[in-house]
Amino acid sequence: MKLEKVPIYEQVKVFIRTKIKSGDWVAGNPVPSESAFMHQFGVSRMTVNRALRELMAEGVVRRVQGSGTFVAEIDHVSSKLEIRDIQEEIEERGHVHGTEIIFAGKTKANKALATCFNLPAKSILFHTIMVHLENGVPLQFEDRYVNPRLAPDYLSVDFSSTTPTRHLLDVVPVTSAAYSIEATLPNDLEARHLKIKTSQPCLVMVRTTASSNQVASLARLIYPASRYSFKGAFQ
Amino acid sequence: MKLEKVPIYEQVKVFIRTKIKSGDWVAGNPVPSESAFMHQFGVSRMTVNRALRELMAEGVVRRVQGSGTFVAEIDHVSSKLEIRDIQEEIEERGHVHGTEIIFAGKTKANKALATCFNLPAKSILFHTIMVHLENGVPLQFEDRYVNPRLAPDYLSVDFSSTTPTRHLLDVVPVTSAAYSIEATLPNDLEARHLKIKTSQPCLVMVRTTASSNQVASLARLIYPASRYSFKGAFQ
DNA sequence: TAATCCTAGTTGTCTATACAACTTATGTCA
DNA sequence: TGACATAAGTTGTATAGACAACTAGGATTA
Repeated sequence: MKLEKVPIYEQVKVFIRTKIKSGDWVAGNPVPSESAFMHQFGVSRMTVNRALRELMAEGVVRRVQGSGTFVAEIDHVSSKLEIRDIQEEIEERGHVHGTEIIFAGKTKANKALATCFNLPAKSILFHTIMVHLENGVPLQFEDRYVNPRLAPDYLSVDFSSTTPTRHLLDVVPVTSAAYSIEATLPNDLEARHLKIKTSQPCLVMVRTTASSNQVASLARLIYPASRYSFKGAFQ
Repeated sequence: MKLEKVPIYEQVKVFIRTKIKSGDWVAGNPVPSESAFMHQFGVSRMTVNRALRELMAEGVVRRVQGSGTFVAEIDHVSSKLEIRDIQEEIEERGHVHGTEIIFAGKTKANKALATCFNLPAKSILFHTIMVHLENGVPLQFEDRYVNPRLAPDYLSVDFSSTTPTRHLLDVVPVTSAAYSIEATLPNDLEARHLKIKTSQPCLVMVRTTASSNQVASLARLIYPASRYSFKGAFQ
């Protein structure tokens, strides 16, 4: 039995994230000041400062010198264009991730899908459709096809506790990936599950991941433009 | 002229990044210890510690307690979203590039613009609006603000033969850039010049480029979704 | 009324110190 | 030789204090 010592600054971070998750502290509202935490926890200001500074880097809070610290408004920021698990991304922001499964089963590949996966026509593919929610708000509509030869256990995964991306990253070593970012209007099904109108534009990422020259997965990820954007930086 | 004070921990970070970039310090090899930096820079260990801790969070170095700090092996994935000149991109496809100037002049920065450029309110900025055509078809609506201090000749450029991106790349050495990719519906002006309906979704790239901590340009580039998407790949 | 100054409160940075936890190499002993 | 102990060096965390930079609101003044 390993006794894990959790650093104080980490405890403070957890405390704040919990308050935000529970809804006690609302987006845009101020968080207690550093000196308030200092007295509340009986720790030094530097320790509190580190906790808040790291939470800012994670996008959980916003800090303004001279003014205070505030719960960050939800401005879904995708830090880099790496292959990220939406669940990790949401939880890193201190928010709650939820999943709503719409479909999970097998399907025969049509011609376009077959060529994409480099498989003979009418091959069997796994197919899942689900919605990912952040604090109960639909953030991503995920329509995914998976190659059964590379991830045979895909359909037996409990998607209420883990995500397709997570499972695939664990099971299949991704060696390459290709993506395309597009804009579109959602169809009826997508709009209904994203709880938006079909006239509201969406960002789409179409992504294929491959492992040693075999295509493992083709995903079409649809985000309401009002709730999400891809951000990044170069140097 | 604003005298920018760069914090010490930031200077240390820049120093280390430069050493790595230049090839002096190679991936996997150890970096000097905290106490070494401490004496070299004549600063406290906490300051060095912060610099190294942040570099680790950025994936630049790897730290092992009790052992040391090392240059990270895996250089983080640079997204393929490079700063490209639309003209080059079009001509690379063997097509004809054309420009339609809508506006070119000076404007007073409002508060949002001023903070974005790190300039006092109501500063003068250059402002251009134009459309780029591929074989006569509108491909990109470009709405751009430029910092006159960094590109004083911007307005005298002949934009029928060269593009703003081209000119800025020639005149201002870009040291960093930040972008955001969004989806939107065009407003009336944009739709009219892109020759689409206001109900047709568009991809938007908002990009700021900076040169030595001064923001040089803020561009909002709007593409009809039906004619454009961002593509890329990792390995 | 409008502009200005001032002040309390807040965050940003930095120091000097301390101890804990871990790694690595070396030396010691059986 | 092999197991173990030790010591030096390194990173991880935490403290108390200090000053700088900035914000927002109230008080004062023209």
